[in-house]
Amino acid sequence: MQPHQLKIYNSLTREKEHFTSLVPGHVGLYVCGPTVSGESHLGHARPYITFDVVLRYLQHLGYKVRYVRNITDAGHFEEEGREAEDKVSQKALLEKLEPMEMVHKYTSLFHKGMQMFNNLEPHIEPTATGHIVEQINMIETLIERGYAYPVNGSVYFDVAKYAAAYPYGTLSGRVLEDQLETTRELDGQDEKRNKADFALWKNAPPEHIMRWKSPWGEGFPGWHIECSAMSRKYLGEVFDIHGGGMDLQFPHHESEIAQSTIAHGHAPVRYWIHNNMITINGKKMGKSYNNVIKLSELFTGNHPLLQQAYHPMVVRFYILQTHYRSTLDFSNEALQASERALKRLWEAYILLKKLPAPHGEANTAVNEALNLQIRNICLELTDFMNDDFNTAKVLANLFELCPIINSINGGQIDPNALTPATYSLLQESMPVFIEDILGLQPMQAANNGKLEDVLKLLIEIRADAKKRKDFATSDTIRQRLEASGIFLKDAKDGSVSWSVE
RNA sequence: GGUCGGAUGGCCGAGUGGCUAGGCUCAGCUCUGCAAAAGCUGCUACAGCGGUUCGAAUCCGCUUUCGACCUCCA
Repeated sequence: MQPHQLKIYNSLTREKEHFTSLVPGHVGLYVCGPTVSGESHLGHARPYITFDVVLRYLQHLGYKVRYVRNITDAGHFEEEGREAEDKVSQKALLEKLEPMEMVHKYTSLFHKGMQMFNNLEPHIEPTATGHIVEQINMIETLIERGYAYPVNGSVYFDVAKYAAAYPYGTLSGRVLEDQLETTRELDGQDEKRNKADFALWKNAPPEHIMRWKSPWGEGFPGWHIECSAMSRKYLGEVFDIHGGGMDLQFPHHESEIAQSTIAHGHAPVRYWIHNNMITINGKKMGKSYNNVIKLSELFTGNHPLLQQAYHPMVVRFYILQTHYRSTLDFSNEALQASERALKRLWEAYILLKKLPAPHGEANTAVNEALNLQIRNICLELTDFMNDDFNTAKVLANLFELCPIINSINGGQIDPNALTPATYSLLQESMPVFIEDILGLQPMQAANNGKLEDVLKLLIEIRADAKKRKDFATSDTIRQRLEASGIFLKDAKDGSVSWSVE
């Protein structure tokens, strides 16, 4: 555990606060996971990449983190796009829609997506269906304490009573009176004492497939209780960080606070972190807007809005180039710019690893200003991460290192202009920030040795041709390889490097 | 309607009361058989109108405008 100056913007206080963990050296991190009734889309990529970097940075600081991210696999949901046909025939629904099958399918797809983004796995990934007992227990406690009431086999949380005794709406800036005036027609509205009350348990109608026995009859848990029950179980009554999308602030997170406060006697979370939305044409990407681009579509380019396929690392980079609390607008131009930028960063990074070390003897080649500049750029990386995970600034600084690295490689800067200390700092900083903290990976898979052998042969043949000034042959080799996505680059010293698209 | 948050150069996007990120694009140059890559140079913006200040894109007010949440939503 190294001393640090990490500041986190806490949605609860709306201020950047210096981060300290409840238990020294340990951090409890809970992030709202996906509802697996449909395929994950680009919008989902944002929180999981954001909090992956949070996790990575906390670990980098030396914390032992327990990262819990749930899978919402219970509740009243139907498979995307199925609703229409299911309505036609209830029988079709029973035959086609086995809940576990659907949940399994989309959970697997989600995991695959997370893996492609190089997100670290959560330490615990609890499912709602696996914690029915815990949820029922918690609801019973809430009833015992007089803050929840059963009606017709459902149970609701009494928000008005809660608000009378505890601060309600702090997280989302909500005023209870406003909530009470809601005119919207909601399911079960007539059962509630107040419109602001929310369901803890819902009675299952006969046709509802997902159902569990409870003290109130057969039903299923409401949509806020799982996070409270599961975070309590794995992180304790009070834990350090709870994360999720901004759209969850209300009512989901506000309800979590209310439930847990009654059940445990105190607020559950010390730091709330919320990421902003990904927009498309200025509008939030979401099911209700019908403007989602699924991850599989993004990776294959198979979507009317996509001009091409985008590599998962390009998407990751694109997301990290913006601060997590800003909206991020999708466009092909932006993704394509990210693709080129990432490629440039990565090529410089590869070069860095091969960069000759300065010999370190006292010499006149040392460039003091350059050394100072590199030191500053590298040391600032930590400052930027400490400033509420400002990955945008981290990337900006990493890009400032690129021309320096390329210039040393290209001979414009003498390798001995760097002191050994600066050289080491550079060699240590870039991998730590690029790979360990930002979690970026090479876009091309590791080449197997056979391709390398073949290319070596072609490059030799081409070198011979060039020596004979047989440019027709040398250009043909280069062009044919290019057509296959292999690019040859002639360096000044006659060496040839290559890259695969 | 209520609450909250934005409006930055050709595009995407950081950001602090004064020293004006970064990426992409574009133009020129260097290198080069050519190409690609790379390097160098150039392109100086902060919605509008007031105000505070020696000084504001950054603070305050108003206007215009976009969005998020208030309903499942990352």
